[in-house]
Amino acid sequence: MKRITIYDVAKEADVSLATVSRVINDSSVVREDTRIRVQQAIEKLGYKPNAIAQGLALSKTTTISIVMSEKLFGYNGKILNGLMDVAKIYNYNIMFHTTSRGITRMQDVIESIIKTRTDGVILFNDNFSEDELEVLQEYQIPMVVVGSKIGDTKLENVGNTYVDFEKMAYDLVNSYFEKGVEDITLLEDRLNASMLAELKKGVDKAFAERGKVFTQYVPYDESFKSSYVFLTEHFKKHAPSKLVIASRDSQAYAVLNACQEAGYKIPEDIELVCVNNNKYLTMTKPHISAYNIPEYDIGAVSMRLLTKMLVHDPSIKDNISIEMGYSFIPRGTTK
Amino acid sequence: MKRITIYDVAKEADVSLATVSRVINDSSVVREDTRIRVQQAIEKLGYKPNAIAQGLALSKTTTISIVMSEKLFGYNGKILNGLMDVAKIYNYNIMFHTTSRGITRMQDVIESIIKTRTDGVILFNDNFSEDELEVLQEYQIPMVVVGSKIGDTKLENVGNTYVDFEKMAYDLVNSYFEKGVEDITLLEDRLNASMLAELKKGVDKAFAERGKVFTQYVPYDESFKSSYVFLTEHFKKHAPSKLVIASRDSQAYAVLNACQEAGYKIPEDIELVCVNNNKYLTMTKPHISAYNIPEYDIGAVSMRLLTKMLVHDPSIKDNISIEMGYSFIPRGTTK
DNA sequence: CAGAAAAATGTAAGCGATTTCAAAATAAAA
DNA sequence: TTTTATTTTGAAATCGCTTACATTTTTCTG
Repeated sequence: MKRITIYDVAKEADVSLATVSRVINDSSVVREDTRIRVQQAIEKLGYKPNAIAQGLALSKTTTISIVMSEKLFGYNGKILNGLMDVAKIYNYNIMFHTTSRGITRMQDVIESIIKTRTDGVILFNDNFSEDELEVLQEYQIPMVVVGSKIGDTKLENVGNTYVDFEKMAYDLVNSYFEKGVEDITLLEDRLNASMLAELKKGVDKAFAERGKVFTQYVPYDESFKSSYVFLTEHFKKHAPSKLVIASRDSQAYAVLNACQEAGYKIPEDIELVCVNNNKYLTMTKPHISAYNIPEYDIGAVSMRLLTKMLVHDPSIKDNISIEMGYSFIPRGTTK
Repeated sequence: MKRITIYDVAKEADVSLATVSRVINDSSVVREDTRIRVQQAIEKLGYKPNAIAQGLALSKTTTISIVMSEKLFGYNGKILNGLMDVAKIYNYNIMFHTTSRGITRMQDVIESIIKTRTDGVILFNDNFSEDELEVLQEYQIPMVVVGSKIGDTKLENVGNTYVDFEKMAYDLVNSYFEKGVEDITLLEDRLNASMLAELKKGVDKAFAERGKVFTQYVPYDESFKSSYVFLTEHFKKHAPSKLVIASRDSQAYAVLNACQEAGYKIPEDIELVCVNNNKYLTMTKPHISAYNIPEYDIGAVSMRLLTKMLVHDPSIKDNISIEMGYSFIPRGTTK
């Protein structure tokens, strides 16, 4: 089965390939009647331009790579939706890469990004190291890092969309200080280390400003099947504090269930806030208070930013960072 | 910044491009000392073969497209993990496509699959129509459909991995018949229509064999924010039956919560089984009994099958279907 | 209606690899 | 040491498209 090429179309329409190419890319120079003739030939033969050949000719693949850690997979659905929708609008194809501890190292991913001559990359911020990314610089592949803030960097051509988790935690803790509550716990989350680091910074800062040291940081051992099991056990032994900050739904569940078993009342004795809103938080009794993060928008904005970088939009100079807002949704676990 | 091409390497190593190409593809013909010389040149220049050019020359992109419905996103994380891991092993790149009601129609996806000359496709079974897929046939792009069973098809070159949901439902219902329970409800799930259709077939069949007609099929209105809210309300009004089969975690939660509010005891008065196991089912009280589906394996097996089809493995003739097992995990919501 | 200007089309050179076939280098045989 | 067989290498065509530049066609002017 011979595949239809631009040459076949040219012959069918009795023009040169150049002309066919022009109508494909709707160049304005071609005359209306020949455009129609070519269009019909394309239709008739069912011709579909070969993006690979185009890519080679143009040194441009209209393809964007998304890189995320395998474990974050189920959690970033909405961000992905935002990314995909905007990519679709601008007609970009998406290459998908995952990193995982054992099988796929970041380096391999970078390697294949380069080999496939991807135009740009969206990278989920998960403790990557700058050194690994340097190769991308050599190839001048623009990148936007999504999730949490990246600090100063020597890298060029990198955008960033983030939620200010540090501020979120800082404000939250302060608001409880003002209510006279100082007994506060933050739960570790291995799934999203960079987010957690920001949260912790915020909490530490708030404590430091009051001349206190924050200590109630509950880590959990990864050998446990899930943080849920671990935390539930933990809180049966150690009474939780007045305010518990969870970073994920399962942690919030754990706190809720452990407290109920231990006979603590929520929110009377203990208040609970989850840093990531999702539907599961409204399936408990009481519903769990949470911060809502505009996930879809994060995806959409990130991709839009990248597309601008790709066409060297004049409004994009230097590395640009976009802060995404968030809102608190009070529910049954806070007073 | 000029990118390094095979030509640069050739000059550096003082050989022709042909030779460089040979060492890249470890052709056995090249002599050891020149191989080393070329290798060094590659190293020195940091040369990375251009996959696009290779793709053009070979009519082969070593790229596989994954197509799934946007809404299924968060639910298929583990399958995706399996797919990605195996793709990595065989060095395939992944193009990712989502379909969604408004923005992205299947046809557009197919169009870009063809344009990008993807070697094969993994399609999540979600009520696609055969007609849409016919174009892929013309281009002889192999495909494996994952999720649920596809019936007879005139399509060629399509593999299938599935869980026999029909049998699952059939056996489940029968086992309750044997215990004397005939009052059974199945909850609709719009998220995974093809799975639900299979389940319903199984239930219907079991009822039909006993000369009964199955009626307790609870649909839900999509205008509701989530099935959870709807079902919770529903069950406050209509008492659930002796056995409720939920197809998703949130549905199971709804049943559990509604029953608790209405004063029914689980599992004494009502038993509850969820068709898809996940971690959330062990965060309730009682834990929810469920069928465990080998999601990771489904992904891995599907991708492996596709890779075999791509190299025309002789063990693959005609369309091949692989049934994946499942197991029941009894927990607190069944007696 | 000739000549100039503008618009439309075609020619041919890339883009960066692979691969066939011929030529050169090396090894084996006489 | 020739001659012949075998390995290695290189030259050049090819994959399917874009585009600068040349050429042809059309439109406009006077």
